[in-house]
Amino acid sequence: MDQSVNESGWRGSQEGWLEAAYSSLIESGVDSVKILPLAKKLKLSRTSFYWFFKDREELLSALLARWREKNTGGIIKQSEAYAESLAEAMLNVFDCWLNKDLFDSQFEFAVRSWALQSPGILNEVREADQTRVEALTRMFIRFGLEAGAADVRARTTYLVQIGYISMQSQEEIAVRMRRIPEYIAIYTGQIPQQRELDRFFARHNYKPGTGD
Amino acid sequence: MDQSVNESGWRGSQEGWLEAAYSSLIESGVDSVKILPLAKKLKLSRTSFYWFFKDREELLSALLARWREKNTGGIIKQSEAYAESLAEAMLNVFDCWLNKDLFDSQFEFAVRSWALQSPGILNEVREADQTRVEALTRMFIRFGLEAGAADVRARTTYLVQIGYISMQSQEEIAVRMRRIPEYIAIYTGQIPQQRELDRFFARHNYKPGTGD
DNA sequence: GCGGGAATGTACATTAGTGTCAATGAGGAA
DNA sequence: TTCCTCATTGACACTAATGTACATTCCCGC
Repeated sequence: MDQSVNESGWRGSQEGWLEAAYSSLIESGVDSVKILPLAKKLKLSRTSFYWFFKDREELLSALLARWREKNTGGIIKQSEAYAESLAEAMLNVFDCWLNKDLFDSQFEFAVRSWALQSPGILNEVREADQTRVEALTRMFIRFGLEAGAADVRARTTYLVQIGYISMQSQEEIAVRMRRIPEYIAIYTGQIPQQRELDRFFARHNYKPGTGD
Repeated sequence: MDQSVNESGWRGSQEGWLEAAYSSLIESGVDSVKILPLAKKLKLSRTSFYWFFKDREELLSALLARWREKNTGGIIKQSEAYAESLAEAMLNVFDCWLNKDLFDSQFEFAVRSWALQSPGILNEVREADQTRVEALTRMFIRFGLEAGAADVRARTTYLVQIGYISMQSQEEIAVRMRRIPEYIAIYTGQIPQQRELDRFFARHNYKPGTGD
């Protein structure tokens, strides 16, 4: 439970500072990622930070690298996953929105907010957006959609999720799950088959009707 | 052109500081809304700020009040506007995304980012979201959708826009306009009629084919 | 048991911001 | 002209942050 001591017995480490920076970022935005407060949280002397990082800039770069590596991969992976129908493919993508290992929404929102005050970050975000939308577009094309329609549908799918993130909504899983068939219908124009939904619910440990 | 002198001959005023705070907010986020930098921009002594506002907090409240009053009204107004079909009603709502008088996207994004670091702001944002989605849901119901479907479609419509805002995308008007019929089809399940589109394009001074 | 690098801490200099106060200035009304 | 109010200012005291220099401690391999 005590984050200030890790398995090696060190109180601090590159990872420790980075982890603390990460929590601070997702909880309160970039401007809260400051060395003094982090030091307090870690119960470390502020200056020991400089052993691991040249300066605050370097910490922020590390944070951004973490985001860059983590959040785009999930979408690409899921958009390319095996599926027998477009509805099933879409459900694969939906895994991202429910599984923190595939996509970290809070991290995503924090980085996007950060972009507001830094042109460099804004560029990174735009690049990520493009890469992700392209991956989704390829998915629609794979299932026979014409390029224009695929593009708009890819955008819709992606934008809804980005919008959802920006709403910082905290809906219960049950509510979100109940809406899923409807969303699939809107995005794909197809009604998902029951067995496809069942497979999806199962892998997210959701049992319809139990409210869990 | 010189923002530091207004019609009354004053160099500063409540409005002047608020306006400066607004630009700073939308350009670089709340944390950039600081008295010292604003004073520099206005070419005023920092301390003269305190004649108009008790402190920085009061300035931020004023900023939030401005957002609260401006941005929710447009959506409600447009969602209630006269329309003969769902597609036409949807196009009315789309006016918001193209007309800064009805909805200020940059302001919206800045406030949402602000919410990350302030629970009070987060509450305000959530309330606004709910109000807006409810207005859109009523619109879908007005055109005969069943409550559940209306809710999901209202959310989709709204979320796409919030997502769009969060992408801080700067697509050309022509590109956005070209995608509109497709979006309408996705949201409403209806193909908009040509005369409906023509009316929409006309009121946004868009001439299809000219790229303008 | 000891030498050296990993890790931490103390002290200092600097910067950017906050808010208070008391002293003005400038312009219109009486 | 004089006065009053609106508006502005510089000087002051304070806080939170940054980064640097240097001394110290801890632990591991030899």
